[in-house]
Amino acid sequence: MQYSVFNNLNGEGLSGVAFKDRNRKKNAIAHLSARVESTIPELADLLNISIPKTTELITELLEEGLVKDTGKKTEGLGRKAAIYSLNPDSCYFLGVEIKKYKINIGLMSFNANIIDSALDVPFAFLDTNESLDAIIKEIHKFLSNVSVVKEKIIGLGLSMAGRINVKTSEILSIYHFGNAPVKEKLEEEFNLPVYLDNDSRTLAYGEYNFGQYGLPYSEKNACIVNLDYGIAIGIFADGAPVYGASGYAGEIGHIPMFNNEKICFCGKKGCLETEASGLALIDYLVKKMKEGSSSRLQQVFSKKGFLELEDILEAVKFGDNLAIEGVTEIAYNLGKGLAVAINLLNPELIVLGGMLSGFGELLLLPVKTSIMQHSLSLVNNDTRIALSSINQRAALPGCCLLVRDKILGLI
Amino acid sequence: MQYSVFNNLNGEGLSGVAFKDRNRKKNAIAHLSARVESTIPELADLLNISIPKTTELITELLEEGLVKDTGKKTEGLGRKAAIYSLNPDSCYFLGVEIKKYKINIGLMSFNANIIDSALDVPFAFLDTNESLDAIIKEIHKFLSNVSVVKEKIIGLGLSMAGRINVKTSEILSIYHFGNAPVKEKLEEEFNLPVYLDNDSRTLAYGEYNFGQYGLPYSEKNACIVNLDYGIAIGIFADGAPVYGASGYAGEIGHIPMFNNEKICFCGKKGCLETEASGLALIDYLVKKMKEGSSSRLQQVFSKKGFLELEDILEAVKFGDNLAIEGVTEIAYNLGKGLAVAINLLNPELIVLGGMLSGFGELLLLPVKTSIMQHSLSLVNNDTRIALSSINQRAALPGCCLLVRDKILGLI
DNA sequence: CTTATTTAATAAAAAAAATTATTTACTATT
DNA sequence: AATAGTAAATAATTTTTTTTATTAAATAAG
Repeated sequence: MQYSVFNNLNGEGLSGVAFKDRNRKKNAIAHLSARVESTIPELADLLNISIPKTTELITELLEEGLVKDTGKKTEGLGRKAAIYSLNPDSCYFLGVEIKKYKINIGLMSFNANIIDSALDVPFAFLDTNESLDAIIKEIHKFLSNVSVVKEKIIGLGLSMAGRINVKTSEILSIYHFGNAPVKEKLEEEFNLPVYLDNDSRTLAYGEYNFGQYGLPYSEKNACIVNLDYGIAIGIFADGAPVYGASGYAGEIGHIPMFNNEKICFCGKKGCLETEASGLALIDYLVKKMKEGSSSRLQQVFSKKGFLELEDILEAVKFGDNLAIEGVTEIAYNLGKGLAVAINLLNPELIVLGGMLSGFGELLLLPVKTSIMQHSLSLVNNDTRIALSSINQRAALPGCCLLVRDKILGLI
Repeated sequence: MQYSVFNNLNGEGLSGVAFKDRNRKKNAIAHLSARVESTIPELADLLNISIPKTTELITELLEEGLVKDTGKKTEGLGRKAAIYSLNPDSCYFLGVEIKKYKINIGLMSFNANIIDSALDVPFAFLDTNESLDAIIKEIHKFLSNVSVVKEKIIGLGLSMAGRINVKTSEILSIYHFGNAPVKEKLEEEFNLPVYLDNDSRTLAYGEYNFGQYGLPYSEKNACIVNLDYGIAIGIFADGAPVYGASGYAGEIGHIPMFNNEKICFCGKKGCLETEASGLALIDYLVKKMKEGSSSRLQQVFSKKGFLELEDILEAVKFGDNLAIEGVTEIAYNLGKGLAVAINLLNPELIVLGGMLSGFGELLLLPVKTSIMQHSLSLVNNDTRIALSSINQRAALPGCCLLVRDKILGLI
């Protein structure tokens, strides 16, 4: 890292004024990243320092190249203030989203724009060292095609399914690389600080920060649902992501909710995931078809021998009755699960994200109904239930932004 | 309020240096209240200001009377630093805990000690204005017996069961005073800022801050269970209490968990509370006795016509088999509910508090077993499950401390 | 029992930051 | 077009704060 603000993140050795200046610069950057752009009088106000001092700090950030003069204010009386923004080209953050059969790689500029990406790169996520090497190879390939100066990339984020201990950076789920210390290996390979996080949290962070036409939601207490083959949520309390002791918070998929005999992937039975997830939806449809229900999915199923969520999304588009019935069923159960989150967390906002949010209103309406049935109106009245419009595409920007915000010390 | 730090809590009108000084004093007090006592070099370090400036601030706080010189450091080489603490006698916080048949009133000193209290004052909590007047009368009575200068009392907290909107200070549960604006009435009556909060949160705040032999727990992510006739939890994320949108967070009692037909107080069925609470315990025992199970509780029941939790606590002390069976049953269900909290929040600590924690190990062990059965070992290994040693006695100090910390701006 | 060492507290000097005043830039009004 | 009014940026001044130096208070070691 070439920038003074990012050097020496905890300020070791710096004393007194130098330490304070570094912090004030970090705060200025934090404000700029949250409000996109700002003037010196505004920043002076926000940082509680005088205008000459703010001018000095901004001038230094300008000289370092982290901040950019982007014009003048237009409204209001009097002399127009100069507007400063983060310089998009000053540094970049790399994010890698690892999925079962593909990886997505993205590069985010300092002002939180994805400027380059490689999506749906075919890849086999296996528990082998070769699999990790394949990821490394793909990242190198991506980097060789990237136009920005490599030294400006100052962090790497990895998003993957399963439980990831954010304290120790251990990957503990069924997906891990034969106990290889992934973080260390990648840090050595790319000479960058590496941050691991859970796929649902990266999705949630992306949705929370870019879900409103690219802008953040204003609600400070929110749950973002990642509805995919499994189900998990990302929790925000007072605007900050909730990690819990080790980063396992949000595993709503494995709360004991149903009195069924279905054994979940986690080994327990009765998990929410067994009745309210993509897998549950597939199980439901297959069972119904075997019982004789007719559906356009029968063709697909007999051809492939299995169903994928994409098939069901497609079937619903064509108005397939059984598929619609299945989604309604799953949605109802999901609502029951979300009622739990509402009772426990009293959120202002729940966003339905992940692949299954592609079902749109078909998913949303029974979820809302079910929530009303399963939680107090007094409490659920507080909660706005919304559909994600960026679905699973939130994860990659979320992953990159998490890296940026961890480096900036915002979270 | 006579102290400059508390005057003008948001610093309106204060500009520049005065505003900063006020904030730095508040921070110094926050540090002192968290660490109990500190030296000037320590404070300078914590506040990131120079020693002469720290000396200046402390001198002013000393002159104002908020801080006290309490001796010298003993260990270490060199000249011994003077130790400063909050001056217990500088200001006080009044807390009132309203229960069904009694109220508890307490007065807390600046350094978080209850210095005076009136416990178990008989009182009928009805939905009438007379009921509110009775509370006011009792507070006046308490105050007239209190030895401290009345002007030094700078805040009043009210703790009561049910849902309390902390944003609007509305009391929305079945217990409210005929829509009387309780907060405004009390503020006028006592000329003090009044803070309302839910009984489970005050209990949790007390337990969290005084539960370890009077000291705070070190775990930053915790759930404190209030196990009484109903059940709720207080959630701490990153050391701070979680309120949610309106302060309704923690209502674990009403999560839909069971497939039973028991109608809960809230109107829904299948709530955790119908199978894991004091009421559920009583229902269970009464049902069993009606079915013919023998128990020493039969006497009490036929005499009074109903059971109270105190009776069951007593019966368990005498080794009553049915009571023990009932507690085990309830504990098992509670564990299932807590598994939900563990999955969602990944806490480092769960404390079983409230009246039923008086069952001790009899409660704790089946709860632990049940948690193991209903959550992933990977996640529940993170979680220490402990019994409260102060039970429901945590609520009054918690209520007072909440007032103090809200006034100090710590939460 | 000195003396060296360590740390705290205070004093003096230097630097940093906030105020205040001035200049610049722009708008609205006459 | 000139002028009054508003707000930003800069310059000058003053105040605040830090830094450095000095003194004070304590312990450990010779």
